[in-house]
Amino acid sequence: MHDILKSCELKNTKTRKLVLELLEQTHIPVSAEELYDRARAMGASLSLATVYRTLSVLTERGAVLKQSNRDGKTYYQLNDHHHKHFLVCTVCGEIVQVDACPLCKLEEELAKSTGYRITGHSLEFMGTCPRCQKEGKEKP
Amino acid sequence: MHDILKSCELKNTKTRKLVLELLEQTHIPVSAEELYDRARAMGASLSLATVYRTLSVLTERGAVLKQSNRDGKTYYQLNDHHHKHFLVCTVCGEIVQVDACPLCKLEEELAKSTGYRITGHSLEFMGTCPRCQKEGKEKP
DNA sequence: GTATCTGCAAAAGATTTGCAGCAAG
DNA sequence: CTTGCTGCAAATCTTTTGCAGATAC
Repeated sequence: MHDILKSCELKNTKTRKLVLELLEQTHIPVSAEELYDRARAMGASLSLATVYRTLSVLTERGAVLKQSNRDGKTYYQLNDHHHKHFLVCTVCGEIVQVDACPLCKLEEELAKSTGYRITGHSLEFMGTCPRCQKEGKEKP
Repeated sequence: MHDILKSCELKNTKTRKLVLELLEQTHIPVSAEELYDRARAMGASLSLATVYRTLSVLTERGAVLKQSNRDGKTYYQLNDHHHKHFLVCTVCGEIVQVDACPLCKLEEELAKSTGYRITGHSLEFMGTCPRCQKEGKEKP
């Protein structure tokens, strides 16, 4: 995580190291506020604004990916190569992990055809979970 | 679009028909405010709150997909089977369309393994467009 | 006629920003 | 030292909500 900051040309501060550490520990995308709360719970002293600023610059530099298709919040995850995708119930919000990412090949092709340097992607499936289907909250 | 409302068990009002019409016309995802502005430009009388409410219920019922990985806004598109995905420059915001969606097969598998009824997915690629690469605004 | 829908204005959230002080290289 | 980073509080911006009147069926 030291190296991530270096490769992003960012100064190596306590807050940033902590944010990166927390991002490494988590296995699903987290919101800025969740990161802030966890950092606080560990006794760290930092402000929510800084968490946002840190996530923002890391996203710009490609070290972090963001997603916000669920509720109103934005969720962040490290842009490593073990990233995961999710299937979200649009009724109750339950989340299931998807263990496949068929996109790496497509990314290469895209890079060739568009000239973009592709830094990541965001993929999320929407649906209705079995329980919500039973409870008939959805309109098929 | 008449039929969409019917199949969603929604009343067939002017505003909803207009929102669906505008969604059908556009070829890229649009924000609630863009829809509102376009409707207003056409002389329609409606409120932004209603646009949000309409999009919200259509999303719940699976007729519309939403995405919000770009700026702070949420973008909506019809959940038809000709849907498109996009490649977004994280520096300047330029958008390119991706003419492939390798996900339909994966969706079927997911539905089987999770029991979810899958209503859609949201996929977006992030990268740096050729111009921004040249201008060196990115930190590789 | 009744349940649903809409407009308006106000509220609620999430995220951003200005500025003054602090810290890393 | 100098540039970049942070905290705080205020501002901004998008989205949601309560309520009273209007509309679809």
